Amino acid sequence: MFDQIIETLHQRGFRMTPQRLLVLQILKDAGRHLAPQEIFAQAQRILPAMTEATVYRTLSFLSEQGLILAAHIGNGQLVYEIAGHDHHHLICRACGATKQIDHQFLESLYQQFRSKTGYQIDSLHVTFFGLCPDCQKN
Amino acid sequence: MFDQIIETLHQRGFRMTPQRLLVLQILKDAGRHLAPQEIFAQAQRILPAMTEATVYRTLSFLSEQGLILAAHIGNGQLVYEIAGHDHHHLICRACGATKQIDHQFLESLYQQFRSKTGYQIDSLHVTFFGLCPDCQKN
DNA sequence: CCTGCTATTGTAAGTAGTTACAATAGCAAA
DNA sequence: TTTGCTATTGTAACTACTTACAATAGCAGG
Ligand SMILES: [Mn+2]
Ligand SMILES: [Mn+2]
Ligand SMILES: [Zn+2]
Ligand SMILES: [Zn+2]
Repeated sequence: MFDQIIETLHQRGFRMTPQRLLVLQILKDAGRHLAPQEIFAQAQRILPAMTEATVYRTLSFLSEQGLILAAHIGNGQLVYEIAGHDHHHLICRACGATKQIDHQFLESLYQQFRSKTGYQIDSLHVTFFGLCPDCQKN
Repeated sequence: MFDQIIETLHQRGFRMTPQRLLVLQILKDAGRHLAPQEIFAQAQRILPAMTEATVYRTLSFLSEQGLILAAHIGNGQLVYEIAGHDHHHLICRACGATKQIDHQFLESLYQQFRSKTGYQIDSLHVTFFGLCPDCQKN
């Protein structure tokens, strides 16, 4: 199932563990943004010995490795989801409604950054805030 | 000094307090991103009774009112700065070097969001991550 | 100036997230 | 299979941030 991911980790000098596999599985099954506490709750049912510290460390690690994506969605907490489908989010400050934006929309912007500053930007999960059409009326 | 800001708060039904004024003053004098703990340390020297809770609440409040800007700069914590000069940040994942980008660069993107989704985006302090020119070589 | 309403604060307890360290367990190589 | 190295985990203590509630203090109106 995650053979390719395991291979990648080994090449980079890291190890696959039941804890990491479980977090990946939970995020894959969920197919949506999950908060660390939700992930911890689900994980504990399957690996009762797994601790919160490990969940947080695992999420940071998988995120650094580009295997999962983190997002700040306004309430102050981070949420995570499995990587693979490159997109960004528009969130309404007033009602919280969210919209996905394909990464394609940002590519020419990133290219501008590149030619203007030399920076090669690779943020694949940016959150933008504003007002949705409904909330603009009120 | 902050007469215009006080006026704005009153119009919106809020009050100016010594604590809010002090946080604004600290951020204005600093002229750079400050973490809540740095602000708290400075504030306490001038208003010893002021607590951490008030610092956090004040930062959230001023940020909601658009008087200061918050930014996630990668270490996981938020930092704040006085509002006024609309910009975004490019940060190198490898060495932490940062570059400012004028908001102008994002305006046509926000206009695209508008016509594509109806969302009126107003994020004025977005952080993008990637590799700086030096780190791309290594 | 006073007065009264209520937004804001300090307090104190709670939740979320991080870290140092010693024990454990992947996995590469023999 | 066995072994040894060291990446990773659990533990427990710590730091960062949030919240409910009662006391305080801006400020609008008289
Ligand atoms: Mn997403
Ligand atoms: Mn900034
Ligand atoms: Zn809305
Ligand atoms: Zn760099």
